Amino acid sequence: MPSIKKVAEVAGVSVGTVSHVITGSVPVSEPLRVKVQAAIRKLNYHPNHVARSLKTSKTWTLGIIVPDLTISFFPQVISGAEAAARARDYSLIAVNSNDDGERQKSLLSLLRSQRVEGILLVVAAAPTPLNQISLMIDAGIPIVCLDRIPDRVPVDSVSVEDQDAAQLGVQHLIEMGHRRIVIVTGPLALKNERRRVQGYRQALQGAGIPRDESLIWPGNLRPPDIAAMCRERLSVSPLPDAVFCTNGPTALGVLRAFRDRGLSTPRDIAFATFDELTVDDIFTPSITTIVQPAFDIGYRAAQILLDRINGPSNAESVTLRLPAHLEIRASSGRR
Amino acid sequence: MPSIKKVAEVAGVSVGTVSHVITGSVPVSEPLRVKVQAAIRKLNYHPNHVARSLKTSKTWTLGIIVPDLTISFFPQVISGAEAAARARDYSLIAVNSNDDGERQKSLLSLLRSQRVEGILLVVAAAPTPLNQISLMIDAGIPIVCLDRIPDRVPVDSVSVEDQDAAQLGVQHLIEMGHRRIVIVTGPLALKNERRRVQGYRQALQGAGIPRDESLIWPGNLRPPDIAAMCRERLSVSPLPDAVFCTNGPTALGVLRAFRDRGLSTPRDIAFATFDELTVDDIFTPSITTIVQPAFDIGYRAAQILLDRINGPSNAESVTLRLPAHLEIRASSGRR
DNA sequence: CTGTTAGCGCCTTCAA
DNA sequence: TTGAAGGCGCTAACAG
Repeated sequence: MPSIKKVAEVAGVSVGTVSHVITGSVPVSEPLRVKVQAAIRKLNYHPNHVARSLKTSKTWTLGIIVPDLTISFFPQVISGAEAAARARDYSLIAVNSNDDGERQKSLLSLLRSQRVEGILLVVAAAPTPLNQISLMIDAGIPIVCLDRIPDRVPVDSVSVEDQDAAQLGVQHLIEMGHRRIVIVTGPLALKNERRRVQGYRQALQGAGIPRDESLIWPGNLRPPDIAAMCRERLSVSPLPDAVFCTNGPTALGVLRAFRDRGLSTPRDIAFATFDELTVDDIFTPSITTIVQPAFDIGYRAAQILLDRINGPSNAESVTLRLPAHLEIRASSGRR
Repeated sequence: MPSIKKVAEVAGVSVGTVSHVITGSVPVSEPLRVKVQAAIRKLNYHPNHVARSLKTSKTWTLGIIVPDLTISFFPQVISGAEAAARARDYSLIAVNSNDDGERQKSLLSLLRSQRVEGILLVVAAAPTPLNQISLMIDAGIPIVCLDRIPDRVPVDSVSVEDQDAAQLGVQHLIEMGHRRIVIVTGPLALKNERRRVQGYRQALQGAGIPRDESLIWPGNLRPPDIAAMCRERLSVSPLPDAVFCTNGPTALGVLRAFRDRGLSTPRDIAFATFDELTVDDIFTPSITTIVQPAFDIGYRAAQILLDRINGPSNAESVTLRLPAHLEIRASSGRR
């Protein structure tokens, strides 16, 4: 792999001149520039970003950590983030934490060692030590949290209008004639999960349905655990009329429990959820879904991150909420 | 961001010793090691991979280029590749080409500048100049092609048992009573697309259905273009009994044409395809699908790549084919 | 075992 | 406008 030195040699100029041609930071006379470019082509030279980064301490790279690449929501987020990054000449390195707190920690460390200039983070299911995030930010590596917003950490965040969106979904279930509606959630330590529960409550209240805390089933975002919990709770009658999930992994768990219990939607029980699921799971009837603007969430988050990277570090933390919409399909129907 | 020098200073040792502690390449006495580790923790030191890479010319990084992150097949591939990479302490940087040949070219250049040690490539729809690939390989950056296998380039590749899989799908359609079966494909310049057509032919032949070349509709992998083509061809009667697609983007295009023409599956026309689609598209009836082992494809491809990186460069090129299976759902049913 | 030192490839003053 | 030289942070000899 040729270096700048080789290029200089072939072009018959100094390395400085070659560098000037490449960066364009210093004017170079026409004839020399032509010679240099010829040499570059001839050698098929590609500037070594590693060396450049070391010198300039600019890596032009962002990191994004998501819990799972196979829940269609996250790849879409990544797409959006990548688009925003690219628009500003940044690259994106995407890694997944498998919703494992330890792994998230080591990934943060890895990204830091790679000297990414900022990180987009969807926190792992496990309780994220708050200071994992604060430490990074203090070290000068800005972080923007997406989708799942940790509590009590003053960090930039982008998510959906959680409360409105949940309310929308639950209202729809109510309109379809369901009254005993279970909500299965992620950890209530996450701000946005709590807001979604809030939306659920509001919908019930608006319909004059009395509150029943036993219908709120908090989970840990791990499909197998969720499935186990639901299998158990769904084995005692009477069944609820409907189940509403606040996120994709949870929905996956619930649907598995339905399958294991031989329940079909909407015949035996109605169903609606946040987030599209991949089709390669078990359900045949199409699923009523709250669709988040996943691409935009990624896009906007990356923009905020880039602004912070290239702006003052003392700016107020930004909280952005985007609207979601309801996609009505079969699973939520009347029985 | 503290450097190794700072750590040495705080620990009261030389930079060499710190380096030895970190890399473990040279034994260090207990007391010094403890002091160094304390200093590392105290400073929250993270080794600068950029500098390390410059020195060692090992980046421990792989690149993967896919045409689209929102077709669920690709994120799964990426997941697999990431898992295999991580198992060998490699990171993966994932970028998408939007199926744009130019962009693919610049991404290859980018990855090369980033000094990734190898590249997993799903070639873009546009005709990939063969030498784009050969040039990289000649420059010592191994490439493994996934899913779409370009013609006449001796390159490692991992894909599915294309012919068998296609045959399986078409046989199923035949068993469901369909005889005039259209196959919509990607560019036939891709080896595996041709093999899929081959499987289609074989299935027809096995059923004694006469060959009709006008039922083979090659496309360019771009959903909008495919949709336009199908809208046109599906407006002349008689309609075919069924449509079979050789890949996800194509299927998306075909389904849009169905929608635009008011055709529903399987009532008006039966349908089956390679690749799961995301649910956020237009179809309500579930879709019969040839499911590729996407995760495994990524995983195995990364393994092959890593073997090549760390092995002799003159080895024979590897061609790996994994079996796919048929997931029968509603869209392929009898009318 | 521990310390010293020479670069890895590049950019960026600074002089000429 | 061009060239020379220092140094980014680290590792890997090598010398002590």
